[in-house]
Amino acid sequence: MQVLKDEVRANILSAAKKLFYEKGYNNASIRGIAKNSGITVGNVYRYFENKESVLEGVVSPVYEKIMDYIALSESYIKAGESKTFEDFRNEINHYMLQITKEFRLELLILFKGTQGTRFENIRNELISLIENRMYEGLFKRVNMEDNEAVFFSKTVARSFLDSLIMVIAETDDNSKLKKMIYRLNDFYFNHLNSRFEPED
Amino acid sequence: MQVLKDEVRANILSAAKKLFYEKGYNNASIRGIAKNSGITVGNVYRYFENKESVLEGVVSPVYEKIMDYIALSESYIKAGESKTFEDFRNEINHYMLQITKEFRLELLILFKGTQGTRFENIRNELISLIENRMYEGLFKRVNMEDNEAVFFSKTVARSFLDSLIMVIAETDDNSKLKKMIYRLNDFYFNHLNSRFEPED
Amino acid sequence: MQVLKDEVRANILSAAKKLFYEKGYNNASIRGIAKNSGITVGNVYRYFENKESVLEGVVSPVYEKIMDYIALSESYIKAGESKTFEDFRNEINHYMLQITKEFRLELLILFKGTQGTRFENIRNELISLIENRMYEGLFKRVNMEDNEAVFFSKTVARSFLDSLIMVIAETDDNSKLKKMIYRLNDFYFNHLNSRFEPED
Amino acid sequence: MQVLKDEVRANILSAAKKLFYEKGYNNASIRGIAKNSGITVGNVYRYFENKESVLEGVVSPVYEKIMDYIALSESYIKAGESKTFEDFRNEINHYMLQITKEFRLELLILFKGTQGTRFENIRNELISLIENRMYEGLFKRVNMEDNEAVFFSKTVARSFLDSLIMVIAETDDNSKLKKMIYRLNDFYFNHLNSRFEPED
DNA sequence: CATGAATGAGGGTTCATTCAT
DNA sequence: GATGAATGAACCCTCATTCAT
Repeated sequence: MQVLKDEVRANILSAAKKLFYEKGYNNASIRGIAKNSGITVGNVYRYFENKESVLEGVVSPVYEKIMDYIALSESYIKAGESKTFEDFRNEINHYMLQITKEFRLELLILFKGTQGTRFENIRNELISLIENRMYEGLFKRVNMEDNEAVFFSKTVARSFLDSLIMVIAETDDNSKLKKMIYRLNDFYFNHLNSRFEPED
Repeated sequence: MQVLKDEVRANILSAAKKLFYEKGYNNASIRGIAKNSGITVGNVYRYFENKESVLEGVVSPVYEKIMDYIALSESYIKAGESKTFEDFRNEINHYMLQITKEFRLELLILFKGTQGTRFENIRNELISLIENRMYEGLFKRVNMEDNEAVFFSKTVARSFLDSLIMVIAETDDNSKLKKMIYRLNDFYFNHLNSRFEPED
Repeated sequence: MQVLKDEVRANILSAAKKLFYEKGYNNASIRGIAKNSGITVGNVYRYFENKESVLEGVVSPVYEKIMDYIALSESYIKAGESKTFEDFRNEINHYMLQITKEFRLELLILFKGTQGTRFENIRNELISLIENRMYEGLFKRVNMEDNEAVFFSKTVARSFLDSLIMVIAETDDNSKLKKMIYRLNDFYFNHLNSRFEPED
Repeated sequence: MQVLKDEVRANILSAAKKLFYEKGYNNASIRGIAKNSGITVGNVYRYFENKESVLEGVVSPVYEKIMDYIALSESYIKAGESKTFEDFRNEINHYMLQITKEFRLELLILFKGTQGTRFENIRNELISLIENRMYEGLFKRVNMEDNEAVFFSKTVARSFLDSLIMVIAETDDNSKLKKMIYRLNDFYFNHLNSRFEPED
């Protein structure tokens, strides 16, 4: 039975997605991916140059989306269309939700299972974006020294993103997920100023 | 040139610490550790029974401390000495700070690089502890459905702990670190109730 | 140059047979087997799960045959079909001869070179079988104390089996082998009673 | 505490004897021998050139005795003092018993635990001696073709010797041992001629 | 296009032997 | 004389990658 090229490729990616998610990139083997794709080891290499390329195949849709989003978001800034941070976080929440609907596993692999690969970076880039927005939109105005605000923006940005990812990882019901993301936002950003004021 | 036993052991642990931190336990090799220690592979096995023992050598000081802390903290609960959550968080902040002063890298390895080893669940145990305290001391009282509160406690507990770890990972100046930890606590816990109230 | 799978497998088994025979299981190495098979170490593991599996591949045909024989022979006993010892020894001689025709070296490996593996006790099981038959069919009736008879049965059983194996090991001419086995039987069992009577 | 050279040497040999007996030569380690001797690994090499020398040290007393015996026995033959086979077997039984009293473990190591070493041979040499005597004293006269007699002598010689060794290995009570050796002799040699005569 | 056998480098580990102290 | 740390070669085994078919 002749199998169309695209279908084989899709099978490989599907098997790889499953295994990368379950075991992480390093502990998933090409053998296992081939077996789960119903093809042979050698044939994997007709579709992908090497193991890292398979990872790229799995993860690049999300990767591209996120890179696009980052680029778009940065272009806004350069254009001076400075939205409020609230706009921004609505935007990013919305975005992550969209991506999750389509690419839940890929997203989790990208953020949690790519240690030691060149995809480690994307998490940092996204964090960097959020961090800048947080600084400009939130922490610069807060009762805090500037260098602290910078560092704090970074920390909270990471923490916020990781929380998002955690919630996504543990929630497969999308309506529940949406609710939890709202909660997270409330938790992270409501009444921010007053948190850093001296208590009564 | 003959080297004293303790020095060699220290060299091995030092090299292992570096490599475990950079690559994680699984991707660090005994051969690499040996090379970085300036000794041969076989000699590593004079000092450590096997690879997992090397990890243990690196990580067990922190591991023990944290286990002790968890046990102590749980004994308080059983004894009915229910402190406020504020007491608890002061306690854990203090504790993590103490550990960090002595064992910064070790802590990071323990929490991020011990996948697949017997050390991997200490992070979850600590999260579990924090989570319970958060639920009892914070989220149960908040304007939120109970099952949400449970899930949220877990999410925030993880996020808080990871934030702590992140801050620790990136701050080697201890006075700055202390300040950042206060900030984190303000950020995470001040005015919690009002965050979940309907906005004006 | 590509080789057919079965041929490679056969090569491995052949090389392993040679080396296990010459050095015993423990002192034969996978490297050596690979080299003697004209392939690489890694490739051995495409055909056999591990070293013990290679041994199994070499030895299991004989192993199974002997296990079958033991089971069969014991089932006779349980069924109460008590044959004479002479029947029994004709049977076992016949059996060993058959096996030897097909699996001479394998038999020798099984009985002499499997120390520390799961195959090592088949020799003892077979000895145990022979021993019981000898006791019941021969030495119980002889002019000898019972505990001596028990011990002696064991000793002679071993000795007889080892003699068989020795003869097999050194004789590749099957007709000569047959004759020698008859001789062995005469030597071991003819006029048994009179041997233990006080001499004139 | 200063230890005399001879005592250390004796300790090494004693430990080695124990371990070679329990595990065989290959599976006993120099480390283990050193530990059981109460000295260090390196020091073993001041007393013995290498591992095989340690084996030699353990085994050579028996080795020498047996070689002497072989030489003596062969000198008798050359001198034409042809004793009967019965004399010979009394002699060798006596001899083995003597050796066993002093060197039971060493004997068993020599005959069963030296696979792959240069001491494998001694068993064959002793067999060769017995074999010649058996041929001259027994089987040449028996109703058997000559080439058969030759081969048979060898087989029975081995078998007899191994039986002796087995009995020695399993009997630590010397009086019982003596009795069993008599039994063995009866079994092996009494009424030999009649065994090969056509049965009635 | 596809196969899957084969490679080769690397993984953890052991141990006889050497040598600076 | 004695120590025991250190060496280095070998062990079994795995896996990403290649290549003859």
